[in-house]
Amino acid sequence: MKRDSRLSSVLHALLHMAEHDQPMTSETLAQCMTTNPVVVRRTMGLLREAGIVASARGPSGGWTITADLETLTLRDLHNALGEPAVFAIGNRNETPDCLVEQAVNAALHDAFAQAEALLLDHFAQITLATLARDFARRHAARRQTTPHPQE
Amino acid sequence: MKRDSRLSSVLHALLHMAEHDQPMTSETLAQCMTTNPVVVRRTMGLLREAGIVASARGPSGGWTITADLETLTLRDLHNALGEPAVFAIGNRNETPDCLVEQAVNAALHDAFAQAEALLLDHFAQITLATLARDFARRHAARRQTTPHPQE
DNA sequence: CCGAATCGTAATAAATGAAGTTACATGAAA
DNA sequence: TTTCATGTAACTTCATTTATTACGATTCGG
Repeated sequence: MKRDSRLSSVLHALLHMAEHDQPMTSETLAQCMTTNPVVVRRTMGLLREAGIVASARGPSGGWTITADLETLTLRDLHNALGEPAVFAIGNRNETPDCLVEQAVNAALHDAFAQAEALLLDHFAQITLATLARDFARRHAARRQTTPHPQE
Repeated sequence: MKRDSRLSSVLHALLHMAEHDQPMTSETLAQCMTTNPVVVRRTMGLLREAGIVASARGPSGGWTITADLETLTLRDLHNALGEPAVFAIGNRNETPDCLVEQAVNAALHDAFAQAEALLLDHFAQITLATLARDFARRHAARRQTTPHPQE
């Protein structure tokens, strides 16, 4: 099953952007994430529509964060990406005539709905600021264990 | 995102089998589920390895349930199918060098792990017998609302 | 105004993975 | 021994995501 990694991707991009004062170009972000600039534009474009980032063209252009990291949550990003399907498991036929299949679908639907609600609630409680601090903590820990890294 | 519908499929098959006294052939099950007999064999073969069903070759052969429906749960079936990935959303890179990405992955991992645990716990509480009764209830309800269906 | 930098986006290709199909071997029953 | 049915390998089809190519539109510096 191929997984949608856009949420992971935009998080990665946003945290890098948060550390930069200047706008970052699609090209730079694409290198960070070992992907293609066009893919970056496409995905970041969705965040722009949601008012989370802004883009500027021309020299010294690129992407900047406009949202407040203290209030921006993973849930916001998930929504901005169009609330993609959370589960890789689903019903064979969503609107079956067969009563047996209807009973099966109903049971699975409940289970999936509960799990999705939990996941999205969890997402709503994680802000980008929290993640940025988590990264800072990891960064400090690494500097401690490897005193002279080549950065 | 293409969803794995094997759990839904085998549930459908098992409930039909539960209503039959005789073994059901892959051909018959395939017709029930509008799929191919080989797909049925492939999927049911996993359940056989888990001791949930048995198969017999030759005339009057086919598939029979060997497990106790009162104790067989959706979780058992999920396990028998090889515990396929539950989520359609994942990390871009599971073992990144980048500390930013590590922080992102860690946060997402927690959220997904909790939701998956909830889902699987839910699955563990739904037995096939429960589903069979649910089907019976729907069947009775339909007979009531449509007094003379052509079945 | 020119030219380089950069985003915007359409169109297309490649990659992935589930499901479906074909073909044939194996085994059981009458 | 014939027929029915599973077992399984190999291959094709189909849908979707991601990557790529190509080019147009915009912005800045000189």
